[in-house]
Amino acid sequence: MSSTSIPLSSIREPNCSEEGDTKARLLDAVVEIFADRGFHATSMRAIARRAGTGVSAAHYHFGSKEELLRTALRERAAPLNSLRLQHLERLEAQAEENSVTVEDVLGAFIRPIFEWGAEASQPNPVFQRLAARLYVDSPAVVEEIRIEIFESIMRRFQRTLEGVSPETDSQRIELAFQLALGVIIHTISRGLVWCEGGEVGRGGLDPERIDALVNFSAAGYRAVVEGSGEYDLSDGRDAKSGVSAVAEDIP
Amino acid sequence: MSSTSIPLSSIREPNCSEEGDTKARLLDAVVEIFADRGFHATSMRAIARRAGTGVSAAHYHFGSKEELLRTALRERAAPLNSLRLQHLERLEAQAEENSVTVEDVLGAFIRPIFEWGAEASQPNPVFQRLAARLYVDSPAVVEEIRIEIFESIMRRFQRTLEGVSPETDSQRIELAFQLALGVIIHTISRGLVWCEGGEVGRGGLDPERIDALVNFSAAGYRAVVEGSGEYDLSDGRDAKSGVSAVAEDIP
DNA sequence: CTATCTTTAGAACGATCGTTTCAAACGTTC
DNA sequence: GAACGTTTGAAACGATCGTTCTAAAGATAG
Repeated sequence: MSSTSIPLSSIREPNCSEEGDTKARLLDAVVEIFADRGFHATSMRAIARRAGTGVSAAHYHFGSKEELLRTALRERAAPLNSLRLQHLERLEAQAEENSVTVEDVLGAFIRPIFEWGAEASQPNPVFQRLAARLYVDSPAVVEEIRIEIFESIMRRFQRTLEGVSPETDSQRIELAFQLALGVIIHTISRGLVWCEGGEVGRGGLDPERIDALVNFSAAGYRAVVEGSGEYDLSDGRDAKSGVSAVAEDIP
Repeated sequence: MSSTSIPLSSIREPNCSEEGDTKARLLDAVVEIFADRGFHATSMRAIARRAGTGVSAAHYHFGSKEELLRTALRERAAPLNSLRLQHLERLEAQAEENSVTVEDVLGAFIRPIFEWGAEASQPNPVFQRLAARLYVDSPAVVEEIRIEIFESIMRRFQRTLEGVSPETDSQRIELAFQLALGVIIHTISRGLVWCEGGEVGRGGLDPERIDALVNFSAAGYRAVVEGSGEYDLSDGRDAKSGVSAVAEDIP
């Protein structure tokens, strides 16, 4: 019966709550340090030190630095995608198609970022800075992880946006969405929505600034997707040709 | 007359054109590699290899890796600030104050980025990626350099923007400007305006996409500065409360 | 208990980092 | 040519990187 019968509890299940203490602390540690400093500046020794263990434990459980980060981000970023899907599906369910606005869709993309991590054990803005790191950190492995984690949900939102503006070709929508993504990433990594005390990483969220972020993204998106000159021509000037004239005047 | 009289040409002037070959090649090399890989992933040996010299030459001329990067960026980024100032002053000269639009000012901030480096010896988008790196790379020295290079011109544009919207408090204008900056940085570092061939770093600029970038930034800026609900309410819904309803519905 | 497997700490390995040293090459001035 | 300061290449230094090795501690089963 040593190996023929089912070994019952001989193989320890890895999800056991009090067993994976070291593993969980390592995942916490790599997330925190990577969010702060990026991949290259995150050393295995610093991770182990923060987790209160040795470097060998990290390699024993995860095999390599890359795989440790990959595992941590796979696990930690999943809730954000779930939240975003929740928002989006609720949106599509409660309204017929052509009453969904760009603000709705981009809000469903943006607002979960700031709800994310509220149910977790982390202090606060670690998760948000983590998401931003995935976009601004350059090593190849980070790009791989970002694609694995965010590419699918991005395509999902892209499809919804195409439904909101069915007359616009998808390439233009993709550009506008990418530009909106830039606002979001910069907002997170510069801490523009945490304002109390002036410190970037601390203090509470400012709901007004989150609204400003959504409004900025949506208005910019509209300007690109629906064409320029549609939102404010009160000064009687065509915005686009106005700027171009300046640019082309430079010798 | 050895040291009392003026030593004429005994002290070699460092601006001599054919003398600073190694120095110039080192500056080129550090700019290229840093723009691609960031500070931590840019090694002195890689810089020296690309410059066709040894590491000791780099330390001889610049003292340290930090100072090499600082010198290179000081020299290479100055033309961008000049271009931006040119655009801005031309703008303020040719029009009385209240005919200058947000598109004009943001265009004067954005468009020089893509004219920048046209007169230099570099291939092409190195300079643009360089500017983006200064914002997304985390080491302390990079932030110092970014502040030294860009802080003054940012304040200059901030003041002009305050003149365009004199009724808006400066904190809101700063937020809107920062959000616009996020679009710009992301556009550069993702190569969203170089579209031919799909490759990020190569191919020509797409003027349409630069226009889209300016329009996006300006429309977003307006939405934050002038308040929401001013540019498109054709579907009869208040954008802000529309999204908030969704966000607050999530249990 | 013993036997076995899992997990951990500590030391060590090879590679690479920024930096330094040292001597040879170079250019300039007498 | 001799003397001198400037510049460069090659080698080496100490530190740190990711990773591996080894042996001990802990848990589990018979």
